[in-house]
Amino acid sequence: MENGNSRAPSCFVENQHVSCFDLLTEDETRFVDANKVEVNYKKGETIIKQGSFASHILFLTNGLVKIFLEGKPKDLILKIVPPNHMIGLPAIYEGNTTFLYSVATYSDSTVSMVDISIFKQLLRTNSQFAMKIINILNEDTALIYGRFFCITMKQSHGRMADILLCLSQRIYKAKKFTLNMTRADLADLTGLSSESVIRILKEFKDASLIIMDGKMIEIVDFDRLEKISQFS
Amino acid sequence: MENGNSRAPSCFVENQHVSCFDLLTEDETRFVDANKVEVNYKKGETIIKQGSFASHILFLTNGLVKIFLEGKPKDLILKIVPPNHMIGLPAIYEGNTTFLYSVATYSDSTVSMVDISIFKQLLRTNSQFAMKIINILNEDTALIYGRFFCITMKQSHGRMADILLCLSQRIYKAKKFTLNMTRADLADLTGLSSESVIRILKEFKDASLIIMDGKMIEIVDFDRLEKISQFS
DNA sequence: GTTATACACTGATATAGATCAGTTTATCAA
DNA sequence: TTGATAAACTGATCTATATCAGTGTATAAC
Repeated sequence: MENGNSRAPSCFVENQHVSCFDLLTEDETRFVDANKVEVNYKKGETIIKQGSFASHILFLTNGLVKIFLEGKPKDLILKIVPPNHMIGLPAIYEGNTTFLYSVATYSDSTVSMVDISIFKQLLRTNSQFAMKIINILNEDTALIYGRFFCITMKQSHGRMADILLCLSQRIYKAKKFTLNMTRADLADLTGLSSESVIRILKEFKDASLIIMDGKMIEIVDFDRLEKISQFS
Repeated sequence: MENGNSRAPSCFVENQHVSCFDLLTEDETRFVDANKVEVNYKKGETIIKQGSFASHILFLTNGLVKIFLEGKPKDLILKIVPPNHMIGLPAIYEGNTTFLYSVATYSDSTVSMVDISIFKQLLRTNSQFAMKIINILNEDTALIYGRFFCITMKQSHGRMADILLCLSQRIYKAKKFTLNMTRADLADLTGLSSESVIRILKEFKDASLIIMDGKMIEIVDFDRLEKISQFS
């Protein structure tokens, strides 16, 4: 049985957000489809700028993006988002008209955009749909809590182990994967300096926790990484 | 006009959560009232234990509580909650049956408890109500994002300034207030050591940013505190 | 009123991880 | 193929803040 206090790693496999649209009626689906646009973004492009007018709710159909709060001198990455997830839902609240965060791509990505007023209308009229959105929001909240804990309470090795497990389990969904980001991106993601990231990755490699060759990483010892994630 | 990038302080005056119950029909209100219990807690008591079975949604009618993730050696305080706010909403998601966080009181408190299955039923049948809950969840998310940013990106003086502004604006809703918590509690809240809290409070006092006598604190220079919160 | 305990406060020291100042190795364009 | 730029990597130093080891001061308990 799972321990309720356990937080290693700070992420878990989420439900696919696509299924929330399954709860719409035929009419509603037609309505959404008629008011939907697909947009392609290149690697490194900004999709949403924090503080800008929140006109649409996005759905990532392809690619990989980061969601972050802008700060000087460094940004805070709230989470990274793989395909089939909604983006921008937290902007839906009364009195607010702007996006809480920025969104940028790690790789070429495609998003589907639905007008926010149409989205709100669906929420008001279809309570099954609203219930599903509450589900998604709360699942996201759990994810952010985990990251908050990870970055504030764990030290460098624990954070590095955590992010490696997240990348393997939630993002690339494979034991062996090729990063489409730099060491500096990993540094942003862990809240460490890129020098520290490089040093710790080397230590993990020397200790046979991972195999690493440039951008290719393979997790060898999940158990020990999880222990490191939990206790340091 | 407000700058979308501004995050000082990490909190803002929220809507009162009580109003979500105004959206219920007479029948629904009777139903909720019939299935509601009031419970009193003493200072320092635990109301919710992280990982325990999430049987109820709570509403804080009186007192002051902290919501936190348990960790060794230290807990992470997600937020502190003044009266007229809902507690436990993020536990509402499919497949989850446990509370994501622990809740404990700073002072004697009273909570009203509604069975979670009754709450979920209201969400499924009353979409106005569901919409309001989405509002509350998203407002909360904005608050947590702000705290996440504060604790990970600001240094000690900025964090201290931030928490003082939060306490004044969101919690005590007064320029001058008497803390019902210790310096160690402030340390938990800022993610600093109690020694650092004490030193920084003294510096703020010496710089005439605040007046302080034991647990009484009066904010004297909001503007400079806000600048410190933003830039250090 | 006296003892005990928790809290507030202070100065000295330790340390995790950042920053700096490079070198080496990729990557990409012409 | 060459030159230019970005990324990866390494060792030395620095610094913000924790930790330690106390002293003083409330508050509560008897």
